[in-house]
Amino acid sequence: MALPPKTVERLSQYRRILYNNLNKGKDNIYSHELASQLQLTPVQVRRDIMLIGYSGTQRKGYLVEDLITRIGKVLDGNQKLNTATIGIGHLGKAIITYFNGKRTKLDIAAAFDVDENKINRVIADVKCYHINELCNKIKELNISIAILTLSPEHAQEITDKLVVCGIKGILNFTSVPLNIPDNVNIYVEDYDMITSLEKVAYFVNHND
Amino acid sequence: MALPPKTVERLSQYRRILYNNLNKGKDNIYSHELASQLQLTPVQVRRDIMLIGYSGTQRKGYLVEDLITRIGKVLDGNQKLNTATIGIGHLGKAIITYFNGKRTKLDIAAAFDVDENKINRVIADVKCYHINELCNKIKELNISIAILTLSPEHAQEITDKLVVCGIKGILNFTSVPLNIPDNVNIYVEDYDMITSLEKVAYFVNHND
DNA sequence: TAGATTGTTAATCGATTAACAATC
DNA sequence: TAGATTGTTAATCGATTAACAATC
Repeated sequence: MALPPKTVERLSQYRRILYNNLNKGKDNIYSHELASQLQLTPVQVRRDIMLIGYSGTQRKGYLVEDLITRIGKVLDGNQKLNTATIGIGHLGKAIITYFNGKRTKLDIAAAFDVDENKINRVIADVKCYHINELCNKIKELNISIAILTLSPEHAQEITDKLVVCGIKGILNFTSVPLNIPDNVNIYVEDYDMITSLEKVAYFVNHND
Repeated sequence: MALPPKTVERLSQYRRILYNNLNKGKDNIYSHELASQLQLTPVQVRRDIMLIGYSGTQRKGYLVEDLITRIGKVLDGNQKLNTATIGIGHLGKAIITYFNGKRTKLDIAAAFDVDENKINRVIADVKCYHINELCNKIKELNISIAILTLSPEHAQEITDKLVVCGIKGILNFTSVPLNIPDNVNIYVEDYDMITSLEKVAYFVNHND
């Protein structure tokens, strides 16, 4: 039923590139153009687009606007999802500000921190609440995705709370593997900058 | 010759978990313990460790310190690599501060920005230089890896400079696919937060 | 028509997991 | 010895790519 994870990732990238091209006044695009702009193969692009049931034409390739719409239907689904950023350090701020510039159906509806000084501050239109209000606000604002940008020490503790509050997805930047009970169905995506950097270092040392 | 990319990523994670365990006074560890702490399978852990040529014992599993040392030899290589962060917004600061807390052979040796106000400031022991000095400092400080945390509009322009300056690896957070000439051998790792978030949203909408 | 393109299946490649021998 | 573990090959699974028919 669900698309392959890698295809989902690429669809997100196609959409961004398609918007770029749309802004440049391009209204149709070939698979090889999309491919070269993302450093993929044209076949892969066509296959991904096939998987979401969109069709181009042999003469003009894909219609940029239509394809954007189609990808939107697939990625965003019907309901707009609300997200919350937990931990308002540099990384949390980076995500909030970065995010609000971009066009997407996702919305950062709230931010949370323990630091009293940050409470009620507004960063790029997002209001910061005290972590004690986590559950209340998640329910009140209908938040289904949490972005964890807090310090590693509190990652598991907050995750436990999120599970209880009924969160549906977590984007975890804390570099701590999170423990989620088996009986709940939460999608977790982990990202660790140190791992990425160590990977670059390894392949720099092994570039033959 | 080189290890599979996925194995490299996991080795980085094993190392962190191993340090955690070492700090708790654990001096040996079983594959199933490592696996459960990272939510992997014990076989996968054993296979990865096999690939780096380390051996445990059936009685006591792996020696934590020895394994850390072995992973270090593999990931870090012989030479310590220097890195530079380019673009000192929230994300750049996040990386610099986050990074300096962690133990690793990698070193952030310099930061760069265009903003005159940031020049010569020191963030978590890292000095900020003007982007005009990019090439000079890369050579002077023997920097081989660049971390791109600048705005998307300047990503390609700076990349072109980095290529000329002889950079070896790039960790690209700008969400712009970078164009690198074919005749140079630069390892590029891309990461895009929006894509990750959209992926979480997709699988939240498709969690059956 | 010739050339360029899309759509799709089959083949290949890479990564994970199952199975199991060896051993403490 | 019985039980738990490691090390490793073979099988499986998933993702990419090659090949090619269809068509504008």
